[in-house]
Amino acid sequence: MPELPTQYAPADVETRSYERWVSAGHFTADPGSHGAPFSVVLPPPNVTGSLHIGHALDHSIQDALTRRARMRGLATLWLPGTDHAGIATQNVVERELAKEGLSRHDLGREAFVERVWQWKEESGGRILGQMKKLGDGVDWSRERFTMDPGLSRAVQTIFKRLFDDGLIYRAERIINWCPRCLTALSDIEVEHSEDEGELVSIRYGEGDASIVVATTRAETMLGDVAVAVHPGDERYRHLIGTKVELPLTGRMIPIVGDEHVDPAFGTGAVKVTPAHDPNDFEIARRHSLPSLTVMNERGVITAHGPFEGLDRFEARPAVVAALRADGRIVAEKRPYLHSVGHCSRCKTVVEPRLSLQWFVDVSPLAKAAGDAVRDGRTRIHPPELAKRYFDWVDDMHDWCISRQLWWGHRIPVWYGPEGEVVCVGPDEEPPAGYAQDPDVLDTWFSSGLWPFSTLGWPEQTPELAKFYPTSVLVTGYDILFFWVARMMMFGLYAMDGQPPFRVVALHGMVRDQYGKKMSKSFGNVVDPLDWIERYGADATRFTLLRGANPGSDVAISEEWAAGSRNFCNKIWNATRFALLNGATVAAPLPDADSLTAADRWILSRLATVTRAVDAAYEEFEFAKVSDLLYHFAWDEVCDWYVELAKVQIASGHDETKIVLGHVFDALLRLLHPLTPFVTEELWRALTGGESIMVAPWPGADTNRSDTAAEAEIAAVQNLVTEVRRFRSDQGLKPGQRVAARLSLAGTSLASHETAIRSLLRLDEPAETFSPTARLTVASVVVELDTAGAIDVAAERKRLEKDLAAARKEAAQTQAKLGNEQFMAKAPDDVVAKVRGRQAQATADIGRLEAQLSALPTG
RNA sequence: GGGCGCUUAGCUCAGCGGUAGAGCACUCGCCUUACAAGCGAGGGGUCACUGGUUCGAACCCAGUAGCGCCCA
Repeated sequence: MPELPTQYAPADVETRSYERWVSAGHFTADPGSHGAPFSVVLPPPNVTGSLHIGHALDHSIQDALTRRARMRGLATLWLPGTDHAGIATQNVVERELAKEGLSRHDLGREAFVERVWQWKEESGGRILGQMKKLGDGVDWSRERFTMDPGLSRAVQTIFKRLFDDGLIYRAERIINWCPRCLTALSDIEVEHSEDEGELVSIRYGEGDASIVVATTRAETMLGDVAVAVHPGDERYRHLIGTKVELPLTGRMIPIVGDEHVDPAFGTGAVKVTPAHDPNDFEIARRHSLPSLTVMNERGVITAHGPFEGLDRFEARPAVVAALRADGRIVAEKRPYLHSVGHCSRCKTVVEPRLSLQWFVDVSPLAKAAGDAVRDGRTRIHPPELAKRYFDWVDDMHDWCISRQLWWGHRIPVWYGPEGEVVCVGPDEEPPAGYAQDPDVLDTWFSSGLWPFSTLGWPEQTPELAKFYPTSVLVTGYDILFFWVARMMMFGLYAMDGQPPFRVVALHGMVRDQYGKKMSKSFGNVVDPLDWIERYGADATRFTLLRGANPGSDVAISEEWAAGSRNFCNKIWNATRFALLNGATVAAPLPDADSLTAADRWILSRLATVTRAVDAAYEEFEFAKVSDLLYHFAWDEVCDWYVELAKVQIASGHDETKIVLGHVFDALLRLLHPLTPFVTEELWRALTGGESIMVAPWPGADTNRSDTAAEAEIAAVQNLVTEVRRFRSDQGLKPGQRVAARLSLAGTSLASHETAIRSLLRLDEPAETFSPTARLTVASVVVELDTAGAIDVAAERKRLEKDLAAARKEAAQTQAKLGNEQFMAKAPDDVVAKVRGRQAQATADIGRLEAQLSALPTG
């Protein structure tokens, strides 16, 4: 047996264990296994990314679930991988090129894509290595990347299928455009924030025929083609059908009546800029108005005139100034707080832009995605969050999937010389002379296939047959509609109505110790790798899991990480104690009748805790799992059982060594999914086994439930705690031995005298024993020779405090028992309980009063 | 503007009809032979507010206030 140091040193253990697990193939799934399947796909991190604390939480949960599933004998798969992150990755490589003074256009498409692949091979997926430090038990043999050949084939297959079903179409629409990334974005890639801008009211036309409109984007007036008012608006009804002059341009534009204009908002009149605003685009469509594009893809004004060539943000004040000079400005509000969309990748202000793009008609797909949750084929956990999901899928806009990028899956559509459009499937050849669409697909299009493309779809692989639908998807509630809804749509569509997961288990965001969001600018970001280095991977994981209640945010701090490290160290030393004291796991557990009450008590508690842990896992209550095991391990096993076991072992009760071994074996296995490294190291030392990973998950042995033993040990704990309190109040040093006489005969505590004396450092009374203090706990009288004067004041204070509490309790219970309504309506067990409390309080009052009056006066 | 959630000890959170809990922080005493990353003892809360239901409310209902998140 190796000597264990007195402190747990995580760094020594972690790398060694992880490598052993991988080389032993413990993480490798076997689709041929007879066990019931348990499968999880890792939400693929961005290939450019590195491990942040949110990943650490997400992964800790998945690792806990899959480690436990393996121990339970299930055929377990946890599949890792990364996504190609179109915009982000292209940006990274473009920045590299910029350092060389090059743009992607200098290289050309083919060379650029080659360069991105090169970057990916050399620098991408750093996070995968970092996951190993956290202990993620993923099946590395099945690692996937969204641009792998197989996954690309899946993309092309589903595109073709959707296209043929008429669910993919190309249309000219207003889309979100990033003038920096030079690509379309989907709605969910736009982040809205309340920003300071301006609201300018502009008078169009002259005299009675004039009308005032307000805008936050004055420069877009150059592209106005109409003014719209509500048809029922008395103020403007007479103007509908007339024309006004658009300032600065001299163009005459019509005033139209449109039901969608809100007469109560602003002046009740809105300018209509169809090429640069989605609502205006709709108005224009209803009134057959033309679209006038006045800005290019970089946000530069292209309208002929003095503003041509100005950036949109330069053009805005210039246009306002010109309007002011022309006497057109009626009102200006500045700053004006309003919602502004930003590119989620580069934070540039998004510009609505009219362009020809590819879309998915989501209506049938989104309905199916909603129905799968409504009818319970997929369960969202916690259920409160299902409403958010429904709100999203039941009102989803068509999804813009084309991106004007080079890095990604190129749209498999080819155009013929006469404008023919052909969608090309995986094994098909485009007709000669046709040219492929230059755009690529949204990254979410391929990550939406993740739960089945990674298992080999569209091929009918053993993996797909065994592991789809996956058991649970673990992710943050923030991407419930981003990504979960997309996987649901595609999974149901591709897999004949089988949803991609049985359960979606949502967790929250990781926050700092004050519940504040972590942000670089605020400086409160925790780097999980830093914690792993300083506190260990287990402590990092345990800190996160201990705060993880379903769907709610997790607050963490340095102190808590230290606390978790301390817990790991506690387990370490407790197991060391067991080892040093001959704990054995080889022998069968003795029958109850050859065990002490302490042995039977801890086995009873183990059964209860094991069952509670299982129940908590079913509800993804990781905080509860962690808390249960923390308190069982520390407060019961370490603080009491180990102390009692010392006495029993010293007295030659060898069965205790078996119980000790049994309890630690089970405890380590229960803890393993949460803290894999320290438990592996200890379990190997304790049992000599190969790996705790392949040890069975402990069953709750309810045959060992023993309420009598629990009551007996509770009485011991009560007595010991009371006497310790007395000792503490009297200023007796913990180590100081005191002679005492205990009246245990005839009580259930009689057999525990040795243990009680040991825990309390009480010596047997000598011939000359002369007690200086006397206290009673329940029915036990303890007389002590404190070898000095008793601190009467301290003792009186103590007793008076207890007496006050007992009197209060007596009064409260008496009030209840004297209440006829209560006696008539409260259930019997509640009444009995109150009676019990009443009796206890009355007895305590008598005892305490007696002790008080026995105190020497003065 | 619409929707959802939260408000319990100094901080972060459990508890969700029958004696207010945990971790950390705090106070006091201890190197007691597994562990000072520790041991023992202790202090600390009109459970946001106002009404209602109930024998009984932190918990259920209604309203108020404050905070947060999502969507528009």
